[in-house]
Amino acid sequence: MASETVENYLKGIYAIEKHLDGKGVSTNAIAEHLQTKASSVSDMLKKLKQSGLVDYKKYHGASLTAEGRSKAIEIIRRHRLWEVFLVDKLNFKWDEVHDMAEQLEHVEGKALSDRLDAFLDFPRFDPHGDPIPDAEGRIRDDRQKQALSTLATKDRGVVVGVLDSSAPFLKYLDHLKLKLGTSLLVEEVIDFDKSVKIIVGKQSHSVSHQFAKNLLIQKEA
Amino acid sequence: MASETVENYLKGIYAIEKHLDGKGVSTNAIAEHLQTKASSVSDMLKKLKQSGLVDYKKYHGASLTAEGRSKAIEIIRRHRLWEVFLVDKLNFKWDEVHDMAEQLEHVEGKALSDRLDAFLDFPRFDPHGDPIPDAEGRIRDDRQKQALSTLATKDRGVVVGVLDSSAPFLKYLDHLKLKLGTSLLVEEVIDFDKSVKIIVGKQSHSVSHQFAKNLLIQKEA
DNA sequence: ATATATTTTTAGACTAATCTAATTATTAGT
DNA sequence: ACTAATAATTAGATTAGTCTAAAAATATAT
Repeated sequence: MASETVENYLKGIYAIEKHLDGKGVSTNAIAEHLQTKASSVSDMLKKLKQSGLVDYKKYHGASLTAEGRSKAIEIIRRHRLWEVFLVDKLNFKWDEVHDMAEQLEHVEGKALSDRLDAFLDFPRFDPHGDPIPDAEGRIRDDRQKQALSTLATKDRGVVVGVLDSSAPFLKYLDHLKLKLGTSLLVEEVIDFDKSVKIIVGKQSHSVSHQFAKNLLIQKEA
Repeated sequence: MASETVENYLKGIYAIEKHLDGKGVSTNAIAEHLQTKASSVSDMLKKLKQSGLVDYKKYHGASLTAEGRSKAIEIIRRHRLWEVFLVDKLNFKWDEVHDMAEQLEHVEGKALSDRLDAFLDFPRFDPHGDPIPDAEGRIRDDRQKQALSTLATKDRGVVVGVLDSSAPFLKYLDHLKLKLGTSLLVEEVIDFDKSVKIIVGKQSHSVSHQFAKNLLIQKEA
């Protein structure tokens, strides 16, 4: 009976943990991620510890327990499956699905996500290129992905994901005719501001370093 | 921004209103329907009136305003569409979908229900035979349905709906090989206890009056 | 190592929705 | 019309989650 709020905390802590290695997630980081106040987070961490979902020592941050992590992964699984459904079956665009998936992910029922998974033919990635955990919570993602900003002049690669899935960024990608699977060539990396000239199809575009940091590429040999 | 709770109140009041004609729905009736206490209902009715969703005079019951009714119908639309999805696409059985639909119905987004509707090919009835309101909230159900309990000996008809969609009742129907569209013949109505002998396919069954009151039939000429 | 800055926690209040118990209105029976 | 029964409302408490402001702990800088 995890409440929606609890689920959002678990998901948030999981997301922050991924970027850190090992150590506890700070109260402030959680507060910022969830757009709430540190005091609320402190309160909630006490409860989550009580429920055995996080390890938590006052003033020393929190980390998910095995149970907490498993719940977080199930929510991420649901979120990404629903996104696939919304895009592939209901024909929404990839910049339109986040808010709906954010609600759908809280609908309970293990059978529901498993059957949805089967109905969608066990997709491995969601519309933004993020890997979808399988029914046992395993996340298998063996792609060698790296930010466009880490490529060098003349490197060639394929778009495999984004680090920013906000609507503005995704719409800009659409504008540049960039989607998952699109090939591109790095024509030039400008030393001055680290902006990148890329060639997509027959078009050449100059994109900012900020942009390049958020686009994930699988480099071609 | 109607909360889930508010949506459930509107749906509940709508359901009760249908059985009554015209007059206000009583506090107690709502409390019973929503499995809550009359005092909670009193509180909530004040708020719903405040929001313009119900007309309400203390001690004299409540009724939906046009806006409240429209919201209620949208929720019923979502509920029934999701039920179709769960049964037709995810292969759940008709006795398994209620709780999931109960959660899914609260997911917001007019585009969501409309696209789901299209994806399902604009179904007119849900898996229990209840009509699905269209995108404009119109409920078109021109079937001449009546409870099995109102049929007479030798009457013939087709199952078109249920008044009780609880899992036990639906499972019993499965057991009797009765589903939407199944033809049956009333072999005999027992005067003593109003139980009904029906013939389904080659099988003859005796069902209680209680049962017969909950099965909706379209009589054949 | 100590003062300062930062982070985190606590204390106390607020909101939405609920409950129980007590009170007040309405309805029904004679 | 008056009393008894029923139904509905209010009063006051409770819970989950949040907030602000104040206090306490930890981290940083010289």
